[in-house]
Amino acid sequence: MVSSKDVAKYAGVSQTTVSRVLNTPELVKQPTVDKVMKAIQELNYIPNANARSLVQKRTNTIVLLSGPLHNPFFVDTTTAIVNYANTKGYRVNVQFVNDDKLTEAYATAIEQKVDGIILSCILIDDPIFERLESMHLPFITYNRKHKNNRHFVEIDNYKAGYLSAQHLIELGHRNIAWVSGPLTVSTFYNRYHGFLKALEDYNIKIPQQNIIHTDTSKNEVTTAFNDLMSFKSRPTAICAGSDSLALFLMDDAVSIGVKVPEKLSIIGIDNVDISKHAAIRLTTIGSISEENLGYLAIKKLIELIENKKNGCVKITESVKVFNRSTTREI
Amino acid sequence: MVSSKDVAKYAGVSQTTVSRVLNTPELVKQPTVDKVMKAIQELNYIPNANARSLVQKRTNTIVLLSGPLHNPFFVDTTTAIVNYANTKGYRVNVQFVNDDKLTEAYATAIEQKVDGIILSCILIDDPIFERLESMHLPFITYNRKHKNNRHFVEIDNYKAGYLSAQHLIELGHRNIAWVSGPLTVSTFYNRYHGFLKALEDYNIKIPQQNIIHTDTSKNEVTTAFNDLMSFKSRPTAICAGSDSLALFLMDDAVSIGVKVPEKLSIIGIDNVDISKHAAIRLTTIGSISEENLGYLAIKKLIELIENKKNGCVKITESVKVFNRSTTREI
DNA sequence: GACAAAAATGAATACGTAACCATTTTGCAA
DNA sequence: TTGCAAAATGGTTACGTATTCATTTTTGTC
Repeated sequence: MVSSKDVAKYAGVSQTTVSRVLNTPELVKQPTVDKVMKAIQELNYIPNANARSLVQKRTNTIVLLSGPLHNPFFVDTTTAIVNYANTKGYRVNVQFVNDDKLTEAYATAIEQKVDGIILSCILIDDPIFERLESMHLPFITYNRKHKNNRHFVEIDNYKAGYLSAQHLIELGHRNIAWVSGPLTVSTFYNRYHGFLKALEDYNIKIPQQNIIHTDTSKNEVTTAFNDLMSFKSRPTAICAGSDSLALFLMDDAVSIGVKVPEKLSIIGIDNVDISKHAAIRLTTIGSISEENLGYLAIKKLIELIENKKNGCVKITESVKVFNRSTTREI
Repeated sequence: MVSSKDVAKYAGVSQTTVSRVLNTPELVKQPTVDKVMKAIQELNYIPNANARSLVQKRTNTIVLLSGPLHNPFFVDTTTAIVNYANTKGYRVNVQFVNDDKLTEAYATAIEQKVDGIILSCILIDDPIFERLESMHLPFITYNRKHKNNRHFVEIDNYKAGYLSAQHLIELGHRNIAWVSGPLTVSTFYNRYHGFLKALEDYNIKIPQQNIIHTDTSKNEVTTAFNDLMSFKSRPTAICAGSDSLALFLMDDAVSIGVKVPEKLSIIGIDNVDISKHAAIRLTTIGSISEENLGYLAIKKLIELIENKKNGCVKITESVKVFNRSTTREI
């Protein structure tokens, strides 16, 4: 492997000068720059990023701990994060983590001496949060947040849950169901409580069996859907805790021939890109600005990294209904 | 930052011993191991991966140059690649590249001294191929391949194109269209020629205007679709060059109220996960083994990396029709 | 208890870069 | 020409680890 020393020898200068040519060429006379550049070309020299990171203590690398891509929300955010980071000169080390093997994921992040961490998969109560803070490494959670209420970018989940229920109520639905994910994550927790508040405000009572918290897997959602459809008084509408869940439910509905929205209204939350597609046209709740949460988060993270200030990011985007074709008056 | 030297001092041993405790503990007496581990715990020591990479000349990192995630094919492969690599202890640096800024992407791969490169985005004629080979760095292209016919994992694209046309022909279609991507990539090139061969074998002539090569963007596909639908003798079936294109076309069909498959049959190629979903049920061509191409590729890449042998991977998976619900007898 | 072989440990070094400090060269005014 | 500041360049070191080679300690055998 050809090193800057080899270049130096070949060009007849010191290694220091080679380094300067690459990093601060304005400090080097033009003829010398030319000599060195020629040597670099001819030897096909490429600087070793590891060695540079070792001495500079920055790696131009961030870690992304994302949820799985079969959830379209993470398709959108991963795309936004990776692309933005790359334009800013950062490499992105991507991992798709289940909540359980999260700790493992952090270890590699730290070993690598990455410049920052961006993650969605954090529990409200996650003990990892304090460890992250104590490391003085910039990090941001997107979508979810920790109970400590710091370092996050989210939508107004409470309001989203509220609007979701309100939308259906105002369409005349009374027998509404809630199908969502575990309450151990802030997103579902707040959406659920927003949902409940709307029911309360409109003085609507729904049977307990209409409320189902799944693990967000396709299997459990399908089971939940089939349960709901088996009730004597079937719900006429479902609030899904996320677009991903809503899409699962739409799929289940098609499977057993329940027409959406004719026989069943479904509303999601997140306004993922795919929800706009003509074949889907999912009614959903999303950020008013329509900015991708991943994009907002990575932008802030890179600011934190580059400004070296301990600024504490707390962003909650306002939400509104995106009224498309999967809900209808009863 | 606490280093192995600090641990050594704290534990009263040499830095060498600390290194040994972490890498070859069987060479160290148990009491010493305990002492050192205790020091590691108490000082909260985490080894620096950059320093290790510098001396070992391996980084446990690979670069993935993927196509964009709005193409569901890349959702499947990215998931498979990242997850498999992680279980094998490799970190994955992900980039979503447009064909044009490919060269840039390689540069960072090389700077980082990654252990290998896995990529889909290579043109048949790409000059980068020789440069990659000359670097003696393991790499594999998945999905696409270079004209040099080395280092690839693909499906039998020619056969796929053939089967795609044959399927429609045997359903009685005669006015068949071809909507696909640029012929500069092997995938579309071979699929297209397989398609043509089937028409020839069955002695079917289609008007030139039925053949459209797009840049695979939603916009161009929609334009193509609308063109096709505007012809006096509308095609009764479309062979899409990929599932991604097929899904775009289905979307366009819904938009203007053309029922699939009643009024129009559509068949894709790739058998992406999402094509199985109940709401879609796309008829498509895919690998008989149903193994994810990304998975096959990363498995081979890691073998190459770890065996250090220059084995040249050439895998072409056999294909078959997955007959679902978007094609029908005319 | 002596001795060789094996096991355990340590000292020194290399990896490739950037940064720090020292030295040489240049440019320009006196 | 001299002197002196500024510009240009070079020598040396640190970063944190694994590795190589040397040294010390332990083990087992006669």
